[in-house]
Amino acid sequence: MNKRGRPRDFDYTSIVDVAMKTFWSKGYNGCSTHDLCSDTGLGKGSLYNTFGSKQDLYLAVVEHYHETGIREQRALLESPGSVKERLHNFLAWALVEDFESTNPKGCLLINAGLERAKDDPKIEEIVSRHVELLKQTMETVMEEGLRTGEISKKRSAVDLASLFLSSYYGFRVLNTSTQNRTLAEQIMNGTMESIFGA
Amino acid sequence: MNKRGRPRDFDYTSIVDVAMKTFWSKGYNGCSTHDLCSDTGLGKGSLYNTFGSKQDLYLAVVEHYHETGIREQRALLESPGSVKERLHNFLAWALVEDFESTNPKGCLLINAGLERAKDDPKIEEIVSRHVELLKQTMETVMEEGLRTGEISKKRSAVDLASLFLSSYYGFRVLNTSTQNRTLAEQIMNGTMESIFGA
DNA sequence: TTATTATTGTAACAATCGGTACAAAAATAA
DNA sequence: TTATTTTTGTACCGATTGTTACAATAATAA
Repeated sequence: MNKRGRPRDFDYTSIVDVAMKTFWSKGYNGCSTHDLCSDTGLGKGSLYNTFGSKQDLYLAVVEHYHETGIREQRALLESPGSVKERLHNFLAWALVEDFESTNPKGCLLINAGLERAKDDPKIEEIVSRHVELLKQTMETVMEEGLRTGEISKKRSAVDLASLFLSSYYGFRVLNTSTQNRTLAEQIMNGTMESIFGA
Repeated sequence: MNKRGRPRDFDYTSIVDVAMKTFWSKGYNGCSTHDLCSDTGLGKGSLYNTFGSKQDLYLAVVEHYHETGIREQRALLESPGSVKERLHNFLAWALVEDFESTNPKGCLLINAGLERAKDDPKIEEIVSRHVELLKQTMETVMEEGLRTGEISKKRSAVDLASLFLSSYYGFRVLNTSTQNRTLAEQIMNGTMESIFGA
C-alpha cells in the first residue's frame, strides 16, 4: 500500500549535488531553471515535481553544502596533530579550494549569504547555523591550544576563534574576487602569526 | 561648435549614485533595467544613451563606489590619533555600515567581486585595485605602529596588514549574512587583540 | 529664422524567465 | 488483467529580460 506508482529514475541527493555546482558557479539569480534542467538532465516536470520551486531547490542545495562542508571542516580541525598544524591545514585546504579547483567558485555559503540571506530568512538561518558550528569547533581547538601552551595565554578562546573565523572568511572572499596568490600567502602568514607568534 | 543639441536634464554622477543603491541592495543579476529606470527616474532612452548597457552602468557604479570608498577608508586610517584608535575607528565605521544603515547591504565591492569578477574582468580589476590600495594604506599604518612601539615588534607590517585586511573583509561578510552583533563585537575584540595584545 | 545635433519618452523587439497543465508512460496493488 | 498512483516529457503560460527604433522635443550655431 505504500510504494505504488512509477518510481523516479534518478537519485535525489545526486541531483542536489549537480544543482549545487550550477548554483555555485552562476549564483542564484544568475542561473535559470533551464540551466538546472540541462545540467541535471531532468525535465521541468521532474524538477518541479521533486523540489517544488527554484527557491526550494536552492534551499536543499545550501543545506546539503552546509552538511558536507561542516563535516569536512570539522575533520580538518579535529584531526590528530598539533593545533598549529590543524589550523594551517584548514587554511591550506581553503587555498586549494579557491585556486586549484577546475573552476574556482569560492565558498557557496558566503555567496548564498550575501545574495539571498536578506530575501530568504531560511538561507540566513542555514548560514548562521553553519557559522556558529564552525566557530564553536574553532573555539574548542583554541581552548586546546591554550591548555597545552601551544598558544601563549593572554587571550580568550572566544576572541581567538572569532579572529580566525573572520580572517578565514576574508581569506576566501579575497581569494575568490582577486585570485591573488601572493596576497593569499601573506594572509595565511599573518593569520598564523597572529595566533602563534612570529 | 562643441555643445550643440539638446542638453541632458540630469546630472551624470548623481544618477550613478542612485543606480549604485539599486545595484547595491539587489545585486547585478537581481535588478533589472526597469528597476534602474524607475529608481533613477530616467527613461530607457536616456539610460542607454548615457551609459550604453546595464553592464557598463554597473562598471561606472562599482568604480564610483571604489573612489568614494577608498577616500573614506583612507581618511579613517590616516586621521590623527593613535594607531590603535584609528584601526578601531575603521572597524567601528564598518560596524555602523553593516548594522545601523537604513537597510544594511554590506560592502558593494565584495558583492561585485563575488558576483561578477569571474564574468567581467573589469570588475575584477577594480576590486583588485581597491584591495591593493587599502592594503597599502594599512601597511603604512602598521609601519607607524611598529616604529612608535604601539605594536610590539616581531611581525612585519605586510603580515599585520594582510591579517587586518582579511579579518576586515570576513567581518563585513559575516555581518551582512548573519546580522549577529555579538559575533561582530567578538571579531572586533579578537582582531584588535591580535595586533595590540590583550 | 533655420539648420543641426543631441536628448527624451514610448513602443516594440526577440529571448528568456519561473512555473503550470496535462497526457503518455511506468511502476505496484488488487 | 485491471485499477491506481506517480513520474516523465512536452507544450505552453503570462510576465519580464536587456536592448533597440524612432519620432518628438529642445537646445545651440549659423
